[in-house]
Amino acid sequence: MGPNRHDLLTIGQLAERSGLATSALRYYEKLGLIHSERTAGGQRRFPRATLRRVAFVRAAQRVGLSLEEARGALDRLPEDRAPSTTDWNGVARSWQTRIDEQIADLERLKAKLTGCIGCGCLSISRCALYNAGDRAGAAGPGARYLLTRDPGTGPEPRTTEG
Amino acid sequence: MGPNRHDLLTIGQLAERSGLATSALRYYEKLGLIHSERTAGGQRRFPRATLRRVAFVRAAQRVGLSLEEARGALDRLPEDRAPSTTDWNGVARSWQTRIDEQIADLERLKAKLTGCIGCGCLSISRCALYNAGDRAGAAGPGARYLLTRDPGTGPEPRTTEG
DNA sequence: GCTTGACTTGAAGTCGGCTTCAAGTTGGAC
DNA sequence: GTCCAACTTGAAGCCGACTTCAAGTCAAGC
Repeated sequence: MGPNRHDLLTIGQLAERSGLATSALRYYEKLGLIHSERTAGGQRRFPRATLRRVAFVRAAQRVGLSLEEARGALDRLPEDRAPSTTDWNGVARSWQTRIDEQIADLERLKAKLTGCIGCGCLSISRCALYNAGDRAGAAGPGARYLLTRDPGTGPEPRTTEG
Repeated sequence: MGPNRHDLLTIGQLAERSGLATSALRYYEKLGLIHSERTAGGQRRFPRATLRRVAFVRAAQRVGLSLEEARGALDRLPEDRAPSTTDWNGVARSWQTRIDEQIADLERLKAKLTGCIGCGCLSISRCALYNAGDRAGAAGPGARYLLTRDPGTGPEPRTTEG
């Protein structure tokens, strides 16, 4: 009961079913997010379970993880079968925490904006946008951490102003 | 009552007060987000109001705008005085809409994850993460649109899968 | 057995938002 | 008048997540 021909997808089929470009899938494989067997001629054949892994990665990205972090999370799930409730529980919970933090961050920003409408704001030294906003979200060196991240998370962005 | 020496900041002072690196401020100026006068020797001197503009830009980024979009929004506010409530109202409202959309998107993702815990999920063809997740948020070509954007917003990311 | 579309590779390009570098200039304190 | 930190410039580099390209190979339908 090993995988037979029906369980194997070409990269094109995987692309179509996952909604990703073949180039992206090749990139994912290079990063070790997914794995393939090869035909005699050297073409990739992906086990069906790869679809699950890809979906997982896309979800991880939506939660704000990098592909590198996604790989870490994937390593905690079984490679070839659907994850058990237990497998999944830990991951999903940590993701929910992240989501909650992101939501909280946005709520805070929203509240600040509301305050600013009330006060005819953006007056220096009084506006919440000036004084607190950056502390909460803009500590990083660029948009690559999305500015929606909470402070102190992830590979510490080197603060370069000196 | 033109600006006297006390109203002008060097780029270093602006950097310190805004929390941005001088290189970032130079970059912002190049993009037309902020403007400076020059000394006889060619050094930049920023009007104090620049602090407001910078704060505005940082807030815009947190709302998910690119610097280019931020420039557009800035153009709708007065350059040298604090914006009036009316000035500010329109901008803040559209931002709140954006924030609300982002929050809604996250809530949806969270609900999906919760569902997945219940169903011992990630089983192909039944899991919400597979079937709906990407439609809602992963239509873009990369993380540069944060994957938290709602579909159909912003400079349309060319869909390249042929 | 031929055709043709799907596949292969590595290298280079893209995007946004900066940072870093090198080499030179300014300006304010002493 | 001298010193040196703070400034100037353009070009190049970096990050993550891919895409694009060129030139060649595979596999499956006729």
